[in-house]
Amino acid sequence: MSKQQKKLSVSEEALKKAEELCEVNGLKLTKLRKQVLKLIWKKPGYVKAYDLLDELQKIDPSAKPPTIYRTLDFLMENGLIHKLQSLNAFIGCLHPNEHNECYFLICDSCQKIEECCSKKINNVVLSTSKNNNFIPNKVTFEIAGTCQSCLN
Amino acid sequence: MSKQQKKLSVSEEALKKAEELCEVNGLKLTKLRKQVLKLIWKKPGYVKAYDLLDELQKIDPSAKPPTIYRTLDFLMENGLIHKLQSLNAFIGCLHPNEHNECYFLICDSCQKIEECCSKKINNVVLSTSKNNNFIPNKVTFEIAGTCQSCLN
DNA sequence: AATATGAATGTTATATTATAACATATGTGT
DNA sequence: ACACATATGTTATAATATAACATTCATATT
Repeated sequence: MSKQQKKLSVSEEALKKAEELCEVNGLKLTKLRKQVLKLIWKKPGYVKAYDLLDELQKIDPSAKPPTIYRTLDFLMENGLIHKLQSLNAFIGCLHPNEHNECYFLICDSCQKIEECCSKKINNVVLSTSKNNNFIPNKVTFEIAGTCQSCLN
Repeated sequence: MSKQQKKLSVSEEALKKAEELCEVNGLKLTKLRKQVLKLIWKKPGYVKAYDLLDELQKIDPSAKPPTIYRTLDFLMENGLIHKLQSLNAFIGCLHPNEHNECYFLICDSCQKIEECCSKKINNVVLSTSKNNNFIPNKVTFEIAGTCQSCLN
């Protein structure tokens, strides 16, 4: 790595991955979709759909709820973001493509989100499903509580 | 058990347990709360807040959204029902008091819900939390997919 | 019985989250 | 240029949930 090459921020990294992934999979990461994805990464932690809409309207005053929700649908379908079901909120995915499901730790106190995906959790999902003769499709696993830094 | 003694249905069983639990814990299972709990158990599977409101209004025409939501809050706080976060829906708890959290299998095809609480899942919640220096408070674990009978 | 108290419920209004339905534009291949 | 599919624009409304304040009700005490 040359001295000139800047280290990319997490958000820049994520956007780059998103572009690559769409390129490879023939998905259209249009201007709108890229803008929304940028806005999602701009906020630390999670973001609510209508807050996102407010932000988007600063760039594109014609944006309306379906603008946002359709874009969020696209981003979710392609694993670039996730919905936090217990918060009705959205968050960028750190590693799109690596696995289908992501699991989250949600701090009630500082609102920070930690991904906690693990083989162990996957295995429990699979074994639980198997024990119940159930074919899993979509998993919601969110632990709300208090994070380390908020304990003090 | 005498020959006279009828076997209670799942729903009757649940209501009885709820009454006992409230009795023991000094909670007021008022007429309204009991009515709503009955309505929740009346429907197979899960129920949506506004459907519940429609039903309640047949009994009590003055019922309004806060009537339902406050009652749902009471029932949730005391573990008599659970909210399915991925569906914005509610379901009676089969075993109030036995443990705090319940985990669910949700069939996308027939809308039936199966509780899938297990020690194994509890352990994963605990170990995941521990690994992340996180104090868990409330767990949402819902697997959507296809149940056995819908596979055919 | 009168009174005080807190909890529960009633009531009005509105906030928040999300989608249906149809119109228009845009990109791509023929 | 044309057809087609996909994406976006637009209007309206559905679905979910809560804030804020008024009233009622149970019960505990005087």
